[in-house]
Amino acid sequence: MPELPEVETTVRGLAQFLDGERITSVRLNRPNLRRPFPPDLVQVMAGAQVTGLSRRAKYGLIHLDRDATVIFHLGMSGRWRIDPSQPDKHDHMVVETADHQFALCDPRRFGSVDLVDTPALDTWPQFASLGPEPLGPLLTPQHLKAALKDKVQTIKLCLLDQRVVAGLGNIYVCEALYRAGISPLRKGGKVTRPQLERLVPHIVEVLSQSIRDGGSSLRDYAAPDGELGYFATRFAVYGREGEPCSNGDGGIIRRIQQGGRSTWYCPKCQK
DNA sequence: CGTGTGCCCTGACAGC
DNA sequence: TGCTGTCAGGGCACAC
Repeated sequence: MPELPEVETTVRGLAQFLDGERITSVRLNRPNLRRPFPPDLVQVMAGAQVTGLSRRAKYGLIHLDRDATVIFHLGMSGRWRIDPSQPDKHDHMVVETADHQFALCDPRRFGSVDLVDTPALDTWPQFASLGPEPLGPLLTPQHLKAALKDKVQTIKLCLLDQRVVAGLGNIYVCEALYRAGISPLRKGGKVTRPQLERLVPHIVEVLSQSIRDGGSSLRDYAAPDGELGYFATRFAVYGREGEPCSNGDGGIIRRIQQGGRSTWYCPKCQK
């Protein structure tokens, strides 16, 4: 379930074993994921030294010497498997260092791998249009007020739009709106100033908590077959159709469709 | 431009 | 033990 916290957790887990190491080999088991693999990917990666790892929105970045950065996206089902004891038929790219093996496994193949000149990262098209990082200083009520101005789309869909905020996905939009008491059906432009003042810290909090929970499973990475991954958070509304609202207000969690995807919310306390 | 729809792909699970 | 239908963390192309 790769949204921002999962990608952040993945990057931190990879960094433990990959940062500073030299890549000894790269194997591609298929020509493409969502997009074709870059033609020079193997040539650039093999023999390169990893100089650092980072994250932007839901993208993970592996910085190499020679001014190149490998950018991976996990799509819906992607994950990195570290030192797997068995190959998986959906391991599409396998990277090796002297001491470890890293397999990018993605059954649904909605993910991607790109190679970008490090100095040109900011102008990479997929990055150029992204909104602010939700855990950075630029996500403010003022920013949201301006970004949502005159929007007739619902706030749910506005927050999924990576140009408004970068890194939120279906789970955390549902959870943040619930915590902030904002109806997912409200038009973006109609979200009030006090609601936006509440929303920003709730976005920060729910993402931060999830990263913390993910971090607690980092010890698993060292285990054989350790899989980067998916922390066990209990969601307040996501996937809880029909259950009572945990605010104790007597509301029943409802599921609706918005933009072809499910939204869960409490009609009683989200206004 | 903004907005809405459908599709990319495999696997898990429920119901028969 | 199958089948069939539904749904799933995302993003993009395309139609208005």
